[in-house]
Amino acid sequence: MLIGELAEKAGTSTRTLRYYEQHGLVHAGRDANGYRQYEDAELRVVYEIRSLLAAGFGLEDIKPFVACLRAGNESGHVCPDSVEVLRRKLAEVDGYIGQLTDLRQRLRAQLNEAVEEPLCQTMLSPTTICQP
Amino acid sequence: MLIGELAEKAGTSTRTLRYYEQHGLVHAGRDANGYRQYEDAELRVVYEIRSLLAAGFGLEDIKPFVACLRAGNESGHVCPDSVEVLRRKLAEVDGYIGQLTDLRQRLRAQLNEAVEEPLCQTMLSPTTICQP
DNA sequence: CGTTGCCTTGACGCCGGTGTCAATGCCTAA
DNA sequence: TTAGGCATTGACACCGGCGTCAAGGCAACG
Repeated sequence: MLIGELAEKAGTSTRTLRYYEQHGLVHAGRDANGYRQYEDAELRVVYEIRSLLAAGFGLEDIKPFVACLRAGNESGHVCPDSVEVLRRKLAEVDGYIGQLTDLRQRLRAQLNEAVEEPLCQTMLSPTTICQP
Repeated sequence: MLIGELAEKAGTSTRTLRYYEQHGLVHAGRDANGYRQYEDAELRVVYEIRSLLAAGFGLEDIKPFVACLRAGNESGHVCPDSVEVLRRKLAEVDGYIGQLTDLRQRLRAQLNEAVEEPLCQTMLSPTTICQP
């Protein structure tokens, strides 16, 4: 399978596939003319990468998942290294959620503050609740 | 007040202050020698910018807040334009929280999946719960 | 032989806020 | 006068995943 074909099957670009290879994620042999030649199994690998990228993982984090697939597992997240990454990411995501939740609180507080006081006078909001 | 002094008072760098000015956020007059001369009030403006940046706003979003301060309000978020930005950001943050929460669910699901099946065999996790 | 279409490598652009370096100018104290 | 400290503008670097263009090689068909 040539790069263009794999790109189309995987729903991505040749640029992207070369980029993944450059970072050691996707493997390719070479034809006599220098063209990349891909095993069918690489399609699965590319799917895994795309899926994890979409979930917010970085290429570096994805490596263990790919290695896990190559080791013959039917899914990439069943190996210890992958699990470790999943744990880290989970913690990270929890952290983000916490921060965003705090931020949300502050935003709502500021909105309340802004809506209660000056908008009662300027009547700029149709949903003003306070009584002058 | 010269730029170095303001930078120190605001806890940031001269580079940063020039950048803010370049984007119309901070105002400065000029001395005869071309040095920037800052009003005392700009310190408050810089505080506002830093605070909002830290909260995840972009410089563009921050402009209404600064304008609100310059209009004489004691806080930058009481003006309609600021409120609008706050609303947008709140919705945006809610979206992020939702996405992250979904992602969190998927991560936990994958962790469970990985912990239940293969780690029962390899005994790599001290917290294995399943019975072979 | 020319065109078309695939492939190759290499390199710049983007986004956003800032660090950092360069080359140069002004001011002040010794 | 000179050194040193502050100022000026301009420009590159970073991060990460990829778009996109350039300049060229190879294959197949007319």
